[in-house]
Amino acid sequence: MASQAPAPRTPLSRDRVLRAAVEIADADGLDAVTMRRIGDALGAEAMSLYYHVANKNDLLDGIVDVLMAELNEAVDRLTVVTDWKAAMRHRILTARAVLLRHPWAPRLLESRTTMRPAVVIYHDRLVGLMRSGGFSYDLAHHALHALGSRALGFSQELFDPADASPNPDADARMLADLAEQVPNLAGMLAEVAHDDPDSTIGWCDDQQEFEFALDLILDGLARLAAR
Amino acid sequence: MASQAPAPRTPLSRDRVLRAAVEIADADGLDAVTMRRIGDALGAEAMSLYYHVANKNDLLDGIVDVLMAELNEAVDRLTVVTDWKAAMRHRILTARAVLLRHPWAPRLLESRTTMRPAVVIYHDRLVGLMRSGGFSYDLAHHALHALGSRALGFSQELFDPADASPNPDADARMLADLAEQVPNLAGMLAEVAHDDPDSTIGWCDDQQEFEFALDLILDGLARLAAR
DNA sequence: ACCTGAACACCGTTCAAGT
DNA sequence: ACCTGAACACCGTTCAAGT
Repeated sequence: MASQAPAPRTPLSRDRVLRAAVEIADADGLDAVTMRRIGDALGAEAMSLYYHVANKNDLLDGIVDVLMAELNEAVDRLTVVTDWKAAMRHRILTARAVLLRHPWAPRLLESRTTMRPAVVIYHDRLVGLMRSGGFSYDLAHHALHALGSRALGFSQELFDPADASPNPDADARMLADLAEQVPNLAGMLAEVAHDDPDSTIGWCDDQQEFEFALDLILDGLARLAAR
Repeated sequence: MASQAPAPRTPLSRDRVLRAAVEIADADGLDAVTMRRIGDALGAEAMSLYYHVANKNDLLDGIVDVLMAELNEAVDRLTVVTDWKAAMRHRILTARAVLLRHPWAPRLLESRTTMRPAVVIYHDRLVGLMRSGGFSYDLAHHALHALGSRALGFSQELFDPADASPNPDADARMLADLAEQVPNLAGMLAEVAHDDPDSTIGWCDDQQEFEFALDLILDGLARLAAR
């Protein structure tokens, strides 16, 4: 029990700032990442961060860099597969696994409009796989757009009637009230809820849906590439 | 030149508040939509808004409602087509045309997790079209997930090397610096930039890319539905 | 070179008070 | 019933000042 003061002996650095920010995001979400909170976590004042980070925007870009470093490291560890389609699938599902550890990542990636080198590099490898599969540059270009955020392993669900809601009860009630106005959805939900007992998260298994959509797109691309 | 004071004779209402908010978003983007700014636009104090709107969250939900009303009105005006695929395509591209008038809409729709009735209704009609095309409820469900935000007419481009960037020069420079690290992308960009002279926005015509991806998915679904 | 304290402009939001 | 003024907690950010 020596008098171990919590003095921040170790000096600040851009790296320490970014890692603290990621930890806060993992723990309490993206909105909890404020300059003052990061300062607290590092035993420093919020204003001190500005010596290592230009501003909040630069901080967020830095968080993307940390995230993408982890992601690129994971996908680069994958063993090489000769089949381009299997390789892309594996790569993208691995990226998804990384993102699932950082639930804030999709929102952050979507909000950033600046191109970070690590994001560019990730996509370069995908293009490389497609080229090895005989894709023209033009088709590979179309493919990147068609995949969109799915290339990185996530898809924003605008209409995920069950999972995405913070208040499923209210949603279910609203849907019941709307039932006669939305006969098709009402019918669909009744049956899908019934027919999908092995789904892990209610009647909407995200992982399953993600893979369905991914395979739909990859199969479509394969058909085009074969022409 | 009578003394026409700018007195806000017309009382406030939820509807007036929401319409003012949409106008501000159209003019200056979503971040410009603050309680104080809306108050200004209506000749009232920011605090007065709280009588017609529960809080900022409720305000944003209301903006979604206004937007979706405009969108649903546009798609409901469409003439009926018997072919489910053509009908869905037409509907979705019409929705996209509405969203293009409100560039802030994708960001807002993505950020909302609560289900708004108008969004539910929009998707119900899509399910109806698929059912008319012989889709099982299960396939229609998969289809909604596969379309994701594309069902509403937009796709978030995480990696849109040209258009999405507020600073294309910086991006191009970064890409040049990265060139040897990203040989596949460098090659792709060189060729795509060359091969696509009729593209309206640089070498990445969003509309073209959107339609490519949409057709890829719809064709894939048609193939599955035919089995 | 690195960090801090005080201060500023801007948020959303409350609450008691006005008409 | 509808609107306002003053105030609060919280942002990002500046700048002169400390070591």
